[in-house]
Amino acid sequence: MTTALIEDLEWRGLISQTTDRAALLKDLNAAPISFYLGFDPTAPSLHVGNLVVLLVMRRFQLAGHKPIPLVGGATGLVGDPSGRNEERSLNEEATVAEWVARIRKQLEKFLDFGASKNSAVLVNNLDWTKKLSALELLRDIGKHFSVNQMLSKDSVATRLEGGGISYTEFSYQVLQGMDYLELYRRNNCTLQIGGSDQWGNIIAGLDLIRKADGGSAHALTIPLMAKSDGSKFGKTAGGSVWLDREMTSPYAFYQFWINTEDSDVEKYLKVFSFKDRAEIARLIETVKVNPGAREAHRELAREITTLVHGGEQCANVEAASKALFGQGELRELDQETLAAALSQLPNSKISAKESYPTWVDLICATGVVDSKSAARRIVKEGGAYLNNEKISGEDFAPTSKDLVHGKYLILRKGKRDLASVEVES
RNA sequence: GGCGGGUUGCCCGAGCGGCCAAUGGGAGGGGACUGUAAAUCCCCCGGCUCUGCCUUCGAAGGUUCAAAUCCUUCACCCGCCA
Repeated sequence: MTTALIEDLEWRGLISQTTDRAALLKDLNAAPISFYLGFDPTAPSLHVGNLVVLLVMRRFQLAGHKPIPLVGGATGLVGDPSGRNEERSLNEEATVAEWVARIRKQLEKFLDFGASKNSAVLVNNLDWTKKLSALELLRDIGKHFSVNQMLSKDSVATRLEGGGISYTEFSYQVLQGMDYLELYRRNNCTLQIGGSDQWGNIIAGLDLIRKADGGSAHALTIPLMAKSDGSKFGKTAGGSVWLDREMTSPYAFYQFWINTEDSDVEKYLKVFSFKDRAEIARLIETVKVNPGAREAHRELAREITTLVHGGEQCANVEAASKALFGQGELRELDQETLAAALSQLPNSKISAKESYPTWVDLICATGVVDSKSAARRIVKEGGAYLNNEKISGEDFAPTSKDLVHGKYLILRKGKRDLASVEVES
């Protein structure tokens, strides 16, 4: 069954490198193993980029293996030089601790912590790093690390070329190596997975396990997600797409997926969806046959939004998207449907008066546009809409006649950026 | 420790006393075409109480009628030498 897991991962394009594939397969097939994946708290929330590896972890658990998600309470204080050409600025301890707590909560949504045999176990590397003395680190761990080898690691070598690297970040691989050793010892963890940029750090752990304990373990890395046009995955104009609903609303989250480019849909379905091969093949076929229907996009958006925000929330944003992007008249939507849809959008409230603020002021208040200059520009360029009708003139202000169902104003910027204003009487 | 080079708007990168809110590219935004897709073409892209005013060119001072551009000090980075 595990051979099937690895083959499935390969089919989905989720394997970048592994240590000896035959040995890995042998161990995976012999018995369920414990494996770990680390997340460093560099922000208050995980984002869609983290979802790639997180879902691989889930796939392993579904195949019967025991996941050990690790939050980097310690490594997060130090900073991983991988993939960076500049030194990170250090975050406050209290901040990192808070992020650890928040990320921990998020992880619980994706893994089964109550399974009978292979329940996930959450660990924090601060637990075994905090009490470690500098001397212990240098004598017990440091002795096993060759600076020559450490210098040859990509993450370090790149930084020696430009940017420079502090002793702090240089030591990162030692900490991560220690994590693997620690989990190998206490949880019999014999596999670490991670993004392909983590290869060097993972190998540091393997080496340490071999030198310190004479043991052997495995490594598996996952390709970094890239879009077909080469741009970075998971970013929108507003920044990263977060899993936290306060940071990226479920509506915006759903919209992110539904707007996937056709050329990326196949890849995303394979990476993010748990549908089987036949179903994915069918959906890909629909993209070819009837791209305008966007069935694959909808399925993709629905599955992932459901996973991250739950079925109920997903149904809400799906309905909202349908209502707002349908070809029908907004005024023809019944009030309940409209109110539900608008509640998913960025919004602001104003109180009823004889005169209303201008479109420019209203859209700024919703936060959809950064500045009044930008808002005016949009009006001038013909991208400003009220209730789906184009407005003109920077001074345009709605009147009470424009209220839909007597209390709503629907603002639109460009083709698909919507916001609502509720007028309270 | 010495010598030299660097720090420019979201990013890269020109500018090197006035014509500079600052060339160019990328990212981003709007429009046309579409399918809430891509490609393509056109336009925009510091802010505001917008024919003007305000804040930006690592930080703080100074010279000048006038500085991103000159001087001084400080911080950080990069090279070479010790």
